[in-house]
Amino acid sequence: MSDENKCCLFSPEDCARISRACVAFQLRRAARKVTKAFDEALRPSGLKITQFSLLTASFLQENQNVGRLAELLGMDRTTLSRNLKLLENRGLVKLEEGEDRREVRVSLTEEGLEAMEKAAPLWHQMQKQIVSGLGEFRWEAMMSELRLLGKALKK
Amino acid sequence: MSDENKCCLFSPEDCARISRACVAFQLRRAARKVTKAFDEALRPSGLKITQFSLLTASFLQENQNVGRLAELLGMDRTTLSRNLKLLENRGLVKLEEGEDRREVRVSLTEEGLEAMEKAAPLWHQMQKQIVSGLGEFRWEAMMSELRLLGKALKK
DNA sequence: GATATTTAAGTGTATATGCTCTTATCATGA
DNA sequence: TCATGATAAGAGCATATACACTTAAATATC
Repeated sequence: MSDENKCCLFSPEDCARISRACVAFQLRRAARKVTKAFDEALRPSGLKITQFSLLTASFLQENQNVGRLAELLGMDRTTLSRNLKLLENRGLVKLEEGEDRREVRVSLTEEGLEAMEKAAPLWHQMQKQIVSGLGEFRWEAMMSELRLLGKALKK
Repeated sequence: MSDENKCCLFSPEDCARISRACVAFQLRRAARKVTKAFDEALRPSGLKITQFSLLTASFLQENQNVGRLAELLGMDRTTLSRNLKLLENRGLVKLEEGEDRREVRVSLTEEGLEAMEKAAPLWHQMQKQIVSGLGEFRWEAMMSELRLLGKALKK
C-alpha cells in the first residue's frame, strides 16, 4: 500500500481509537474469552456454555415454543432452531408439535436435566472465579450495563 | 419430565438466578445484539462489523503475522486465518509469505482501505448512537470493565 | 366456505468460532 | 550435516450465528 493512501481518511491514530472504542469489537472479544473459559471449565460435563444456557432456558421456560424462546434469549429464531436440533439429537431436549401445529414446543428430557446438573457446579466455580477476578462491585455494574445495552437496542 | 426430577438439584428459581447471573450468557447476548446493530448499519458498505474490525486491525498492525495478530485480537489463530482468507478472496487484504517462510504477513490492499473508509462513517454513527443510548459515563465504565475482564482471563 | 393474509418454523447459504491433528520450516545441538 | 525439538500456519471437524426465502398452518375477510 502506498504512502499517500495511508493518509486518505484516517491516520493510524484514528484507527487505533476506532479499535479501542468499538463497542462491538470489545464485546465480541470479551465474549470470546469468557466463552472459552466456561467451555474449558464445563468440558468434563460434555456441555459447552451455550448448550448449558439453552438447557437452563428450556428448564425455566418449560414447554415454550421456539419463537418465543428465541425472543427471550435475544437470538435469531433460526439459530435457536438449529442449536436445539443438536441438543435433540443428543437426547437432551424434546421437540414436539404444539396444539397450534405450526409451533414447536421445547422441553428438557431426563438426560438433559442430568447433564445440566452435572454442569452446574462447574459453571458455578468459573462464575465465582470471574466475578471475584473482576470484583463484586464491577461485576454488578457490568451486568447492569449489559442489560441496559440490550434494552437500548431493543427496537 | 416428572415432578420429582424437577427438584433434584435446583429449583426454577435457582435456574433463573443462573441465567440472570451468567457472565457468558449476558456477554454473548449483548454481543449478538450489538453485532446485529452494527451489521445493519454497515450494510451499505458491504462489510460486516467483524470484517471492519479485521481491516482496521490489519491497517494498524501493517505487515504483522497471523499468529501475533490473533493474539492481539484475542481470537483463535485458526479463526483469524480463515476470516482473513475470506477478505483475501474479496481482494481486501494481501497475505504474503514472510521472510521466515512459515509466517504469513497481512496487509491491506487499496480496495481494503477504500472499503474501510466507506464503512467508517457508518460505524461512527452507530457507535455514537449506542454510546449516547447507554450514556457516556456508563459506556466508559463498561469499556473499562470489559478490558479488565479480558486481563483477568489472560492466562 | 373459499380466498387472502398472517404467523411459526424450516432450508439454503454464508460467516464466525475454536479444538485437534498435521505439515512445513526454522533453530539447535551432537 | 543430520537428527531433534520448537514454532507458524493449515486442514478436518463441529458448533454458533443470522439473513433471505420457503412451507405449512391458523386466522381473517369477503
